[in-house]
Amino acid sequence: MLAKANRITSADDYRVVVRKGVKVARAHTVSYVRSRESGAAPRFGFIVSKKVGTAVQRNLVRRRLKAICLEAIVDGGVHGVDVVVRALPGSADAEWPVLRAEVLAALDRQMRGAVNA
RNA sequence: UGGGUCGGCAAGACGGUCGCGUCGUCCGAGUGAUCGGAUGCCGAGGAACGUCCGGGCUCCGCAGGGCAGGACGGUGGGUAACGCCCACCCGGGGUAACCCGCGAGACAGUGCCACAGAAAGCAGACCGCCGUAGGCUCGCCUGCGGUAAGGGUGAAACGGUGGGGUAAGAGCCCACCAGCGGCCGCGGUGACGCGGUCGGCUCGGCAAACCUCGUCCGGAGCAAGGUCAGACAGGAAGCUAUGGGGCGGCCCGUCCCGCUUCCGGGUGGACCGCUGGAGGGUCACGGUGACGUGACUCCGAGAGAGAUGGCCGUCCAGCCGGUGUCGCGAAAGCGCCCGGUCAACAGAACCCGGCGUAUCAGCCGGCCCGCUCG
RNA sequence: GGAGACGUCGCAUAGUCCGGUCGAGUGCACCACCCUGCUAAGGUGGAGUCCCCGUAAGGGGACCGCGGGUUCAAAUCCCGCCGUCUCCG
Repeated sequence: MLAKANRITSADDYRVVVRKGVKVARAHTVSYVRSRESGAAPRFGFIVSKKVGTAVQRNLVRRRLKAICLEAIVDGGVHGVDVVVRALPGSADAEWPVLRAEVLAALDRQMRGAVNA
């Protein structure tokens, strides 16, 4: 799971990342990334709307996304970015490896895109 | 033993490990709010759900009057309250245990009852039946009168059966039965039940149609509401004191005040409310029961973009599979052993009481009916 | 947290207020035929779905989101659910 330092908690931060970040859409998720000063702790936020499903299903999706992001920090060395992952309707039915591959690939591409930009 | 019916229990346990959240303690950074790290305790439900009812709590000055509107509807009780629960009554279903019922009022009024049928609610009469007058081609026809037994329609046709009676018939009369109403007696707190007696013989159904009667209901909701801290800048136009607002459909009453629109500017923090309550458990007593009273005892989520999960091991119970030269048995099967599985519905956001709905695999008990054995 | 609206044949809708004529109408789509050299358009007719019986022709029953109830009778009235959508803060 993610520590509090790696979380986006204010509505303003969400708004900035979603509006000004680089956007990558996949089958079950839409990810936004915005670079901060390099070396800073990466921060993640999640948007899971009620269209995804019931409270239990939304909780499951959110926990899976948090686990994926933790893996990206520990193994992938992601740093210096703010990321918001929006779960689309249908993500509750996605298998764990599918969801994981999708988010990690999107993160990888977003990192390069953000650095190049 | 098969089937049924009613009620209850439970929502795996223990240990390890990796993580998440609140709080406490310690360490570090910072003037400080706070942040980081370590560590310890604790951390979702029986439905937390749907939001269908009822309350607590808070504010609307008081929670006031009337109209409108809404809810409820056998009787008696339980409760803070209820549309909930308990007991009983009545009606209906079932062989039974038991289940179902928005179960007041249809002589206060209005309205509706399709099709069929002569006629659908007030009585009337199509085919008939009977009497009588007339006609006649002597099968019958027409007029007037009396009938409602028979026919057919319908969900429903103004009591049923039998007898007397009659021109034919009819509660016209009689007996029994059904139903309605009055009175009396007995039982019950009561709804009501049982018995007796008398009466006219007898005038459907629908209020989950409008409605009438009785009882109850002021409005909003913890983003209620309050405390502290902090910020700023006003301007223009229009409308009015029989005006506007608190006030929610309206009126009264009452309190407060200039109001509306547009342009521009500021804030968008913290804390309280916030969880110990109509609370749970055990025992005793009262009560048929819902429930109440008393004693003892137990309470350890409280977030604020929102925390409970993953993995491993052992085990309880069940289920599935295997068959072992293990036990019982004639066999089916049961026990023991081995392997596998180990679950459903679903996530607190102010808090309670109900109702409704979802729920894998299970367990326990009462009662009823059938079969079999003793 | 609060407040609504709508579910009818493959699709879109009428009927619901005020029960019976509903064996559920209309349009599109579908099938057959006519018209045309062919197609479109137009015209005529047919046909909803599921279950049961029957070799077949045909016959019977059920279905207006689901389950109950009221009524002689329910798509329509009442109660409880399910689903979809919308609005307010």
